[in-house]
Amino acid sequence: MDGLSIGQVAERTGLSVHALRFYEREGLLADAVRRESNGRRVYTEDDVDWLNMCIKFRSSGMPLDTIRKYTELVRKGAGNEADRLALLKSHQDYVRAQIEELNECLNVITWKVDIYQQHVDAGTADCLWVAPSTQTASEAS
Amino acid sequence: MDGLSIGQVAERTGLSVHALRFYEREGLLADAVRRESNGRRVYTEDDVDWLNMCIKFRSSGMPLDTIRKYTELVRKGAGNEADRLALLKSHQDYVRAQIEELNECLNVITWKVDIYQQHVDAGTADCLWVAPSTQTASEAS
DNA sequence: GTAGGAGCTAGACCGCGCTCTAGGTCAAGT
DNA sequence: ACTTGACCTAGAGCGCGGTCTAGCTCCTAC
Repeated sequence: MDGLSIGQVAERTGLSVHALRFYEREGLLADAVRRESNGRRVYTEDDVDWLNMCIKFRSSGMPLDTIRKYTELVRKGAGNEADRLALLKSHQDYVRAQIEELNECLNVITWKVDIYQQHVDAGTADCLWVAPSTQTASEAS
Repeated sequence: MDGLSIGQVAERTGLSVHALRFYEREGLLADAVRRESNGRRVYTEDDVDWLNMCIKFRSSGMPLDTIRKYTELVRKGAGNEADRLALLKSHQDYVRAQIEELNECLNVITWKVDIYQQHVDAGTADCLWVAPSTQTASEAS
């Protein structure tokens, strides 16, 4: 019962089987994947946990290259925890910066949405405010 | 004094001159850029405002293709404000979703950082918790 | 008059992160 | 026997968002 096929792992993680093989080739797996006698991959639950971690890294913008570096540290075993910590902290900062940036963008977008909403609601959509020269602050089209 | 060269716009927006020409080719500029008699581009402050808006769109993950669609709506002039509003709202949702996702990632990363921090602080970095089989919840390396 | 620097166009190229293809093995079902 | 389907490897291809090159025209300063 223990031991998952690549298809099962794909289903569980949301990664494609292609992506799973690709990640393995790229050295993103902490433990070498076991194989059945016929060469098929056998994944453990730990592999799935690790992949889910990688997915969190990826979807927060960590490049594959950095994930690989982290993976290598882990593979080397105990003794480099400070390095891992540094890498993680640096990514943490990066994610925070991203969130901040996105919030700024969201403010601008929301400001624009509100303006459009007002005009659409008021049925004044066809007024002159669209033309740059008549605007007060900026090209707000 | 009014009228900016491509280099000045690059400096002001942070985009490269290459990127500015590329954006223009891709149809991301609301107004056609004026040219001097010798063919050089002359940008207005409104162009810069528009570009800064595009930059906000881009850095919040809007694809160039969508920016182009928005630009086309604006170029068509008054009458399609509801369409523009829909596009903006949809992007607004997308940005909110991104922020949420990043916050989730940040939680996971922070959890990991804290664990490492504790162990590094305690000087117990070399203990067994690194090995998957000894862990309680997941492969937390 | 000539060297530098900024600009122009058209189009090739690049890095990233997958994704897909070709050509094959293997095991189970009918 | 044969089809189906999941898996394998090696390697090509792709979409996106730029970036860079080649070869040119200007203008300015020396």
